[in-house]
Amino acid sequence: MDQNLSNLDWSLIRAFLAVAEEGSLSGAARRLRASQPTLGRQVKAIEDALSAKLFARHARGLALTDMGEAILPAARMMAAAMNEIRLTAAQQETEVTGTVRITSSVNVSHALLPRVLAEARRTYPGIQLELVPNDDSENLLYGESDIAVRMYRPTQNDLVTKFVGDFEIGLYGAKRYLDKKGRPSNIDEIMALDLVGYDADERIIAGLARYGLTVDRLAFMTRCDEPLTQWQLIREGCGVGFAPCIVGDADPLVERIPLPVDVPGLPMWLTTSKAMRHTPRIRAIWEIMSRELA
Amino acid sequence: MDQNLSNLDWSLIRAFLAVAEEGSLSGAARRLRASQPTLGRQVKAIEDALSAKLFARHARGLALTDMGEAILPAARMMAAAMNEIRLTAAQQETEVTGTVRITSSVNVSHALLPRVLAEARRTYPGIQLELVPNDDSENLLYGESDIAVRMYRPTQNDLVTKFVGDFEIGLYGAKRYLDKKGRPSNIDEIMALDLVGYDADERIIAGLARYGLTVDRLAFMTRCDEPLTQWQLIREGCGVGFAPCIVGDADPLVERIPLPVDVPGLPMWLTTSKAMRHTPRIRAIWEIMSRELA
DNA sequence: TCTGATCCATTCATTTATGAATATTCAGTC
DNA sequence: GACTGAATATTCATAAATGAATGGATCAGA
Repeated sequence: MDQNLSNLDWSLIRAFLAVAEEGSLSGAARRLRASQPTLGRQVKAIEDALSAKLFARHARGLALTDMGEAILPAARMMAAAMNEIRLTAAQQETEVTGTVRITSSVNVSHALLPRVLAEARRTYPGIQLELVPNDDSENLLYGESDIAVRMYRPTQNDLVTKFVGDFEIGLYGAKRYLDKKGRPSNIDEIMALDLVGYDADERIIAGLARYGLTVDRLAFMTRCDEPLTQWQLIREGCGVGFAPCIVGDADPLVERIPLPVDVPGLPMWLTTSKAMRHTPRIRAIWEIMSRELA
Repeated sequence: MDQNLSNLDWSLIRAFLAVAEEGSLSGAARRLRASQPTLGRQVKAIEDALSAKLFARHARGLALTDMGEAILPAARMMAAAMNEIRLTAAQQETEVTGTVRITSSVNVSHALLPRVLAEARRTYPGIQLELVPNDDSENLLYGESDIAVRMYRPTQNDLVTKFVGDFEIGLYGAKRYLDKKGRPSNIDEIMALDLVGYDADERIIAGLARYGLTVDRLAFMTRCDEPLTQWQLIREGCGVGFAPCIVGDADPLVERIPLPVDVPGLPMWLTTSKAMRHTPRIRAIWEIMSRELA
């Protein structure tokens, strides 16, 4: 309302940028960990202040107008400067304290990281840890997290990556279920079983396709997007599905189903930004994760 | 407290920059039109988020630490980007509407601008005007105001200036006062009168010094920093003092005291930033001020 | 045409930030 | 050494921003 060109809150530009890049208020809200109404109001505040429409409201989200496109480069420059501030501040740190934010897939977070992070906590009690189990890939460059475990090698320029090992995946079924349905001895018998899974298995499906096993979404008789719940479904006998070997092999309720083709493990790449690489707290956690995940 | 490196409010950087440049919380508060406690809290919030001291608290204000110096360039870059956004937005304007913010000295604001701005309002009813009477020189480049009337020619690079005329100044005294004390006929008699004035007369004093008339602060028997109140003091007979001729000549209570030397008028320079020069609303007000002040 | 999903706008109770007033600190000056 | 002036901290009542819940609109797919 009484927002004026001269005293436009800088943080509104952050909101603008998030909405522009995500393409929706809801998406931007998720990225900034705010709510959708908040982002909506902030966008309106910027538009009032600049007295120009920056977005065209669309049913599927918000699209930039010419005016929005015009200020986008400067907004990006602000984000870059802000990031510069963060990096500068981090580089001046000398103590092994602070918070390290780690992103990784839900499965890795659940199956591998707890042990690793417990070790990290014991070694560096001064470092607070934040674990974000998330199957999408957040952007490390904007400081949204410090270290990521990725199942592919990131190619961006300002990142450093290190291969730490394979994340073994196997096909499992509940003993009770297999007792009833019979243990499959060839590929056709496997395909005849009830499959449990969904989106998160995309990479596995892609891998299988390379060996001539085509599976589409409808092949899954039980579908669940949440990997941990999916695993419970398998354990209780809804059908068979893929899971980390480290989880499956340790569970007395299930057993591994031998596959005719050799499904390779998913490569795990430890990732951080070059600029943060040498800050004490990041380096400390990096070393532990690198050693313990190997 | 729970402020984290990754979700540091961008507007806090604006606060940091203002405090760094002004050298005090109070100064920064004035610049940003906020309060001193607010700035204090915001600075603390940044320091918490970066977990580093950015300022050394001093009795005379806050001085940057090494850490603060380190992030200053990036903060300036953010400010530049923010300014870029403002300029881009302004340049896309096509309508003669919006707000124009004008800065000028208290005397000029009081004596000349009301008539000029009234004319502007009549001509462009869609433009809202904001007048900031202020004897210090605010920075036009950071968008704190759009047009300034300066008593000197600004030399900064990205500004455009135009000489619009002289602001005539004369020495005045209340008739009642002069009846009692007698009308001075030479410089010594003038100096024997009670002088009313203070800081704001600096430029006049400097001008007089060039003619061999040295006056120091203690020569003013009645002192007041507020030019308008100062004028009331003169009108009521506290003594004689300098005032704009346009005010003094129109007031029946006072009369002008002829000076043996010719005190030149103060040159008035209309100033705006190059980038804003061609936006419709600025151009419109500029033209009117340029014509009416001549 | 209908259904499900996704997104934006609005409302209202709650949390958070703000500023006026006041106390406190500190360097410079007589 | 006390005083002055200009600054920073603190307190508390008020104003502003936030988010959960809800309603409404639009598009994709059956």
